Amino acid sequence: MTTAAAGFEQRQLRRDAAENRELLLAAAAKVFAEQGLGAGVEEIARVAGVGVGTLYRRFPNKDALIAELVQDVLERMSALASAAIEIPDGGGLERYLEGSSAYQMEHRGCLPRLWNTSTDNEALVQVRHKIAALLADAKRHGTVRDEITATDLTMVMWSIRGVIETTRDVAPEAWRRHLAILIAGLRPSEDPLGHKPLTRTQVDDVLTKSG
Amino acid sequence: MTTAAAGFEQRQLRRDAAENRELLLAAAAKVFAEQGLGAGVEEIARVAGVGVGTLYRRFPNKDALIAELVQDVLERMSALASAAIEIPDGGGLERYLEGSSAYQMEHRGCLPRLWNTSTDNEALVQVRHKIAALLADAKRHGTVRDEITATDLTMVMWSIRGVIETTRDVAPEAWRRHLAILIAGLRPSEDPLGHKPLTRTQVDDVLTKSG
DNA sequence: TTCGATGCGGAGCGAGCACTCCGCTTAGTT
DNA sequence: AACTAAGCGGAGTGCTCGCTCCGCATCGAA
Repeated sequence: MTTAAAGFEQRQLRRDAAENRELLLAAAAKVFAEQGLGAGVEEIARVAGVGVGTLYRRFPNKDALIAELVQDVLERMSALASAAIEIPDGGGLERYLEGSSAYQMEHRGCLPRLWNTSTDNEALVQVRHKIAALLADAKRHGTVRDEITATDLTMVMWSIRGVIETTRDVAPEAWRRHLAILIAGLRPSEDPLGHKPLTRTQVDDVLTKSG
Repeated sequence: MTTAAAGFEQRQLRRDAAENRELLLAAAAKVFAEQGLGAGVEEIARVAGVGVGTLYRRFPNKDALIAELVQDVLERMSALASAAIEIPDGGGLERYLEGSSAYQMEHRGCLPRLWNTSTDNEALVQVRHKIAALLADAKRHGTVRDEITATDLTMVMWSIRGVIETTRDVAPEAWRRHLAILIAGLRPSEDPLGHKPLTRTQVDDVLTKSG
């Protein structure tokens, strides 16, 4: 773990303590996926079968526990992007967007705030490179117009998040149609978008401010 | 007032009390617009220049105060839609989407939950009729593809909300580019969306469950 | 002017949250 | 087996927030 929480547990843990730590991480992933990041620490400890005291002996606070889970999500996204790159004819980007949306659907509200990592995070840089490659590939095949930038894709994910979080309980598949509309909007077209894209810096500001 | 809070204040109020009631509504609109619906009741009372006790003598609870503001928002949207209908060549729908997005940008997080009204609200029905007319007009002029439904437009608004709430502090104009992408996605195209639209009932369920 | 109904402020209550503290338990070394 | 550093549970703390209560102030009809 090279995340913010690193260094908090430098020394060797006793076997039972190390086991509880893993139980807590697994419980947190499960509870957050089901209830969102608003879930209480008490619930996480209960699911892990330990007391809250144990949770706070292993993690300095709730945010650190969340931060530790970021790495998993980023690696999942990275794998998703890698798989998408294999797809021929510029269809990889769509596959990636669909895959990450589906993941977000299953993991209630986690993705959003979980991106809230230091910008120099290694896995995050990897994901960004892969997405840039997917975008370039899509442009090369003419499935996405030239003026679309990587920051536009970030905005697309924010937008899908809005739909997913709103409709998840009532219409769990609704986001698919919305994604189809978005993808159609990315396609080559004679009339330009007419507004400047976000800069990379602006995206980073959003991510570091609140995810 | 035909909202949920109606009937709470049936008898005639003393002059000072009626005045404070208006002050509270104005203060709530201001504070919610600036800080979102999470703003505390104490803050609203402070801005209105009264105590929290006064707030709770005029409104049964915070939600009722919010509900009372819905009417204003709906009427604003209704006016927006009416003005948009005047626009020629099927451009009215785009104008409406832009206008309601701009309104949402200025009124932090209010629109979303404020829609959470009883489905038979008169003003809401009006707005829906007008949006249906705008959509039909756009289709007639070929600026929007036939398979788009009114529920798709609701989903578009949810999606824009996601972008607005995420980017408002860092890039207040970002939503415009996203809207441009969405509008491009609504345009006629040879390949269909490939997923069913939401039903009206599903939209209502979402609105009544949490907005 | 009088006077009761109405309205007022803001301290205080309870619920829910993240987080801490401490007396008891246990791992694992000697 | 004995011993101690490490770990443990969960009651308790402090904070925020929506909401209530009550002694005092004010309106406005008579």
